[in-house]
Amino acid sequence: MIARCSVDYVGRLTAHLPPAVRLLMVKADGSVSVHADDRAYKPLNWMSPPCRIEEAPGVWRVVNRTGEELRITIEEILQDSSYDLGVDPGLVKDGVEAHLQELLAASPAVLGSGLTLVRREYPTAIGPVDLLCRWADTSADTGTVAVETTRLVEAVPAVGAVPAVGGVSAVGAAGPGEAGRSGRGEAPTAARHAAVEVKRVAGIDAVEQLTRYLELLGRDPLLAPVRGILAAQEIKHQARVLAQDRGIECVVVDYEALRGTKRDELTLF
Amino acid sequence: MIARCSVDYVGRLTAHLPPAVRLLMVKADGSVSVHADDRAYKPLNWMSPPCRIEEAPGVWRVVNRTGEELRITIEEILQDSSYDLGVDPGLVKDGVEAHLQELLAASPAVLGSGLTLVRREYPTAIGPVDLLCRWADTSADTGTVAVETTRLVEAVPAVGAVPAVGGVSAVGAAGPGEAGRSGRGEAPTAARHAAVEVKRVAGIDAVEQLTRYLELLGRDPLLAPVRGILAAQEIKHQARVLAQDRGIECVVVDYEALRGTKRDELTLF
DNA sequence: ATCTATATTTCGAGG
DNA sequence: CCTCGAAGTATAGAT
Repeated sequence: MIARCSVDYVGRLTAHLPPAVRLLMVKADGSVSVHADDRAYKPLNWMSPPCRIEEAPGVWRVVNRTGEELRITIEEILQDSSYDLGVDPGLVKDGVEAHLQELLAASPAVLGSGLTLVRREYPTAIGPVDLLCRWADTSADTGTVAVETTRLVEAVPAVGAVPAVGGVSAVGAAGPGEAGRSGRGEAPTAARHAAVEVKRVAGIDAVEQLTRYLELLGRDPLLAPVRGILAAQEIKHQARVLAQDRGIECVVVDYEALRGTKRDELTLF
Repeated sequence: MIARCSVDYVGRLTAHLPPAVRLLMVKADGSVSVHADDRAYKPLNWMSPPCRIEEAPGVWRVVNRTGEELRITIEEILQDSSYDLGVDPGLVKDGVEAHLQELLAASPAVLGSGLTLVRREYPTAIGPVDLLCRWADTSADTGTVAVETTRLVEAVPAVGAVPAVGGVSAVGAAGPGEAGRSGRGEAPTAARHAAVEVKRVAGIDAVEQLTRYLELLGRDPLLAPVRGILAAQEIKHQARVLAQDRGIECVVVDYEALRGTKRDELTLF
């Protein structure tokens, strides 16, 4: 329906739309959205299902269970039509995080030489880790395909904008920094693991997420030492800084190239 | 337009919609969205502006500057109408985080007795802190209005679902736990501050965010000791647990009541 | 029902 | 232009 209307929303916040001509869309599930003549994605205002429409002459009250209300006052109807679309077969996607995780699970050595998959979605008390890998003590690092790796070679923090944030073991007693370091110099441990967080775009939140997992896994004697690896198609600068500061490795993955590389060249020595 | 169509999107990912009847919305800015008969908010597929439509018989190609493409193959047109809505006067909002921050800045004592505002959006190397406050050493805690406060009275961690995550000073050497404690017992320090994170709904991410600020501010001798206060209209349980474990205070704020309370009763002694 | 993580997030502000 | 954080985020999946 095209109509001149004003809209009031009272719920999680209060919002008001002064009178103007807008498109009103009422769907089969009772949901309502109000659209202006720009922006493809976001409605000006809306009520998500499940909700109920109480239709009075000139006023629509759309309410949901939690007491939120969308009130549409219709001043003038300019167009009105309806059609039953039926159910939609739905969208088929390719290239999201799940797919990236799948590809990396098939070629874990891309993330670091000697890495082998233990399992995807490794369960922990605070949620599943995207990938848990085991690693051999390969001192020499071979080159990688379609991947640019950043490793914490020096122990120097070098936290540009954030001086000394993690300098005093701010990450945690048995945290990833410690775990990462313990792999070198001391007597080799039987278990060596790596927790991998996969993201399309990695922000600071991804580093925090991985840090929480590492705090937990690093204390498990059956797993320790546990390296942290952040693998993403894009890693934000702030995320990279924080990750390096915490001894977490960053790997930028080229999705297209990885998809081309079904087999892992690194294992074909 | 209501039409039987199939849709292909190639861009940040690849997606396909098999043939079905859907609503196609073309807006004045050239943006296009494809809707099914459910969900008020999200289109099945779309192309955001700025973009261009190349219309051929039976096929719409919608492309943008970055090379993303939405291809709509129209098999049958069932309804077609258009209307020029003109520009929309726009939405007026009330009750978002900025508003809450404003109100709390005006009445900081609501967050804890003796608190006074130093400044809003206090700048740090890792971003601005919502509110920075100074606090007097008021041992007696007066009741607050429209607020339910949870304080770390006992030093016991008691981290329900996440055993011992923060138990071994996982928060950081000079972190908030330490800072919070140093205000009691020892010789009083000249500077006493509180970093306040304001959220409408506070999740674990809010606690992490505040923790990062506290790691930084707690090491500043001009500010320390720095308490951490999480102020929100709603605090998720997990966030509350993590906050308490890290010595961060939680304050639930009633927006409506706070808006009514322009003046802060606590300062009227 | 609640919570967590993702999103072609979108959107806006600030550097 | 990019980066970062908020959103009535919405939405899907898991506990």
